[in-house]
Amino acid sequence: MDELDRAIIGALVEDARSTYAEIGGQVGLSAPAVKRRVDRLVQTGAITGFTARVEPSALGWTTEAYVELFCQGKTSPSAIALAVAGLPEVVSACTVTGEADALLHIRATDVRHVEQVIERIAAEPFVVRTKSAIVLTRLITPRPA
Amino acid sequence: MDELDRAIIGALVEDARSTYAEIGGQVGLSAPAVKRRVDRLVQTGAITGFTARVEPSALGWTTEAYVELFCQGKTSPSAIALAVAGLPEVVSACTVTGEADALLHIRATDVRHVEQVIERIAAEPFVVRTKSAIVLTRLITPRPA
DNA sequence: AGTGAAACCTTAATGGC
DNA sequence: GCCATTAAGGTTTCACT
Repeated sequence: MDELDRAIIGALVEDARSTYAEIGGQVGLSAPAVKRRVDRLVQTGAITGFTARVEPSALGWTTEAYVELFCQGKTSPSAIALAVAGLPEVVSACTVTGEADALLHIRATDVRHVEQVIERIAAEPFVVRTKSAIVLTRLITPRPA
Repeated sequence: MDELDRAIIGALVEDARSTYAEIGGQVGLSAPAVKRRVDRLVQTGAITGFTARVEPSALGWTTEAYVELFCQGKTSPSAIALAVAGLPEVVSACTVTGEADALLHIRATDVRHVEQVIERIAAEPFVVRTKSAIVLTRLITPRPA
């Protein structure tokens, strides 16, 4: 993992459909050399895949929210993971330090939809209470890496 | 934007390097038909690009945090955007309802690094105080769409 | 309008240097 | 890591529904 690898990753994050020759031109390598490095980066797990960047509003997901979860003391992270894994609206979830035990990122069609998802999560027996913040305006769009 | 478009987008989110023929096999269309729809989806902005999914830890970004920003009453969203746009550690930022004015998602090399970034943000004149939560374990990895 | 099939052209993938 | 060859996928055009 050297400076060239980071440059190649940067190019792929910018546009995953770039040809190996194009990337090679940017970083100063030939196409086969780039391919070997990309294969190695995928093999070692530095690159976990290639995905399309989608405009959520185009699919009708116009509302997003962040929800803090306050759980019972004995609640395990895996229990929380299990509870939210089935909900497609939960885009991201993690346990955190501080007052809250977990923080969820939710994408939904509208505020009413957000409310429904929160209700379903709050129905979990280990959830003591939730505290949510609806996103007003996005300043920086979430970017990979 | 019909059910076929959504299926194609789903396939591309799964793997942006799928061939048009492979996607066609999944959704029941020929390769050229898939390409035409993909081109249209890119043209209309439903698909904003293709990117590599990167494992942050492979690049040394092992620590992430969420930071709530409490600002002065007269602070505009654009002022916050301007202040954080220059920081590469800020992966995502948005204004939210509730007590806090904005919520930032930060990726850094370690806890000390997170602290430095927060200090820089707190130094902005419009920032009254910050409240941060360090991520302990990630339950659901942020996914596009 | 949108699709399916075929021709053409570009790019990916391999082996050798 | 670079160069050349072979195979595969992308791109365009045309006929059809």
